[in-house]
Amino acid sequence: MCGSSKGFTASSSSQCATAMLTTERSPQSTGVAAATMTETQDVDMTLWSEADFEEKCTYIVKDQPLEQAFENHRRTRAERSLPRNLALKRRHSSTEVLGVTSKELIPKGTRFGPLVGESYTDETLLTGADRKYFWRIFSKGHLHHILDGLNEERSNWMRYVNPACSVEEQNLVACQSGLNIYFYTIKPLQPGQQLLVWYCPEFAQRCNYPPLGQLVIDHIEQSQAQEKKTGKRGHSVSEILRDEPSRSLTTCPRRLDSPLSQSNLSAVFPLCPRVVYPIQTNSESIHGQRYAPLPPLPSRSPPAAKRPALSRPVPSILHFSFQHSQSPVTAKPYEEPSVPDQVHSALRHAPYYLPHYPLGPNGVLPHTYPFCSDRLKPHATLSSHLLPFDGYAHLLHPLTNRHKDLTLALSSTKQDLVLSPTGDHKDNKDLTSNRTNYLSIPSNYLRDFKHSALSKIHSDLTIPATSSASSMVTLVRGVLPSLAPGGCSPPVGTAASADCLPSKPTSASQGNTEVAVDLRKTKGGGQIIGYKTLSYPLTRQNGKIRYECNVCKKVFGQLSNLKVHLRVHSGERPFRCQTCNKNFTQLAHLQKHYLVHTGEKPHECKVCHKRFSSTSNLKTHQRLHSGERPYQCKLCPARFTQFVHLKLHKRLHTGERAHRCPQCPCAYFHSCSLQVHLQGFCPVSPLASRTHTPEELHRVNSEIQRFDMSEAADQLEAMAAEAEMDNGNVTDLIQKMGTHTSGHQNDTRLETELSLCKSAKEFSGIQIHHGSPFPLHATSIKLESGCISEP
DNA sequence: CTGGGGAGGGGGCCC
DNA sequence: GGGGCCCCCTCCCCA
Repeated sequence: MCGSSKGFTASSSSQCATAMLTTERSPQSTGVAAATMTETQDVDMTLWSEADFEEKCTYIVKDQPLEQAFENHRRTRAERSLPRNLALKRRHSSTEVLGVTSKELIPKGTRFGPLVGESYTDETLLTGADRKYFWRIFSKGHLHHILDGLNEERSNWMRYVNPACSVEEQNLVACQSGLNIYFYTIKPLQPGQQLLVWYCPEFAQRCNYPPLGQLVIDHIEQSQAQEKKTGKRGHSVSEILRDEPSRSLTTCPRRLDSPLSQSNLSAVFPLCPRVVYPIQTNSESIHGQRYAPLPPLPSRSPPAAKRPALSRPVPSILHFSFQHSQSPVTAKPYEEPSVPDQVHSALRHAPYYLPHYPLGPNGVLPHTYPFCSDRLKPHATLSSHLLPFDGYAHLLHPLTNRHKDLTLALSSTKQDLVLSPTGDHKDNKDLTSNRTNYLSIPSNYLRDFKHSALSKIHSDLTIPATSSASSMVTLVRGVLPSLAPGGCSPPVGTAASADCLPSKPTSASQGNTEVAVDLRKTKGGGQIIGYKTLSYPLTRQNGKIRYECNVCKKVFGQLSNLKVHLRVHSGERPFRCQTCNKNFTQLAHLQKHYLVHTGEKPHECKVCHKRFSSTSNLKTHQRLHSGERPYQCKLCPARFTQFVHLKLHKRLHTGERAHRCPQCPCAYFHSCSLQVHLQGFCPVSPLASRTHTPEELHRVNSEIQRFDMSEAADQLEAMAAEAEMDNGNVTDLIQKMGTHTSGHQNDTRLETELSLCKSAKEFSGIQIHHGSPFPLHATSIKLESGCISEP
């Protein structure tokens, strides 16, 4: 009954009978099947399809019935489910499970399972879900659901089985049958032998995982050869990604007898595939069913109701995702290579691709994944659980899509992250001096990436130990300078982390402001750059280009400043936070904004050690310690640490507005304000009522009121007195300033602009738009009491 | 109303 | 020239 192959015969081992105590014949176990089974003892099952296993393997080992394991109630459900012919290998003097071994000889072709776990769909997958024990179940070529073995009370013993990292040691294959996952023995299991599993080729292909075998070994050897060649130990991404607790595993081979904790060990298996990607982009089922590439889990944030906030602080994991600009960013069109060409030849034999890394047209960035015992001893364990599942699924897209995306998960270790072409740090000793972790990128890979975004990787990009999310933004942006914002979204599982990095705004992306940008080649074949990319010509002054805004006439010292400024008028906000979808005009603003999500507060008060997200806020805070109150009320001795407080305070002095309108209740602190009011904006005035609607008058007077309460009004009055300006000039000045407020969200621009007028001389130089009406724009000015009524 | 902190926006400086 | 970093200013919220 037990077959007659070498190593396992019905008569040779009494253990066989013991094994069969828990072994049944499958329903298909007919005489023919039994004959097949006998035959299978001599065949190579590594290339069997799932249907082959299902059809030809006749011995089924079921889990221990849980109700019969009541005496083991102290053990977890997963432990109690262990079949009697298997044993759990535990850490010495510990209950931690390190793996599963066979207690007796188990024949080739024996089926274990099905795998038990909690089932998730992309709808029910929680944001903070631990993805260590995820298994994918496919149906009709699409991801059907996730089977999660994390919870030991909701899973079975199969969660403890370790992954095989070579053909030689693999003795189990994982197959999907129906919506279940089974493990089949492909070799006879000797007593005491550890169960080591890998996906069957079909399953692996479906998941876009590499078929285990020589590819793995090749890559390991390749990595080691590279290390020897460079004389420098490359650090795997795992070292970068690993979290603190697992750091001690750097030199721990993942052997059963190694002192691995259960958590780490168990984390190994299901995570392996997360960083291993096959070359194949298309999968063909043995059932003749063509499996489409794994559809991504929803990259968009699920509704808030479905995304409970993480109970843990998020900064420990920063997750970035990139996408190329939706529009070409340079005159050189991006040529998407055909799929077969996307993978560099070296990579065809290197099954490990850096997850979520910049994937250039030539393929993907390889890295070493040290899940395989001591072959990768120099490398640390990969804390792949840091890799959000969604990002992982995302990587299972066809290569044609992969190169467009980059996701990088980082642990917030205190160590530096260095992207470095292996072995070449000569020029960056300062950067590399304290590094402990490198993301090793073989130079031969980089060489072939020279036309890709990766080619712009600096020889070293270092993130300081205390780097913030923004620093990461900077770093990765340095890696992918051509990436553009938009599209990507926070992966499920990273919650409110810094998710997506915007790319720099490009000429093309600045369509609003630079509609006339001409990306055609110039005569010399070069791309039009610099000020010529502006949609309007710039003038010269004293031979130098005058970087003047064609909207507000503001002049800048540098073109880049002007370009940034133009976004103020155009409304372009190219930097988008993918966590909350807020858009920003400048990358720095987005970087600062990221701190909101990460909770990071890099700036500390040296006095009280209170921390702040921005230097500005810290500075304001420090006034509390220094006693500095720079904002003084001119009408009373009150002083304030913040300007806004002074502004609010000024309202208290409403009764002291000496400049009152003779026709209406409006009163002002400053005569110039009253003058403006009387220039056709007094609502009682017949002229004003003829030329403006009541709403317009209200809006204008509100603005005058606001201006009157500003320091700018003080300055204006002082300067007006100095320049002996007449009323008309004041009005025009206000008009001018008011025009500038057009399109702004707040009216404080009026004050700001006025405050820029440092002298009466500047005043006189301002262009007056005589023809322009008073700003009756629909700004979002928060209306205060338009006029101050008489007390 | 005051006071403190959080966050966003504009712009200058410098690499 | 482009872009990153930083500063300053401002508003909003809340105790």
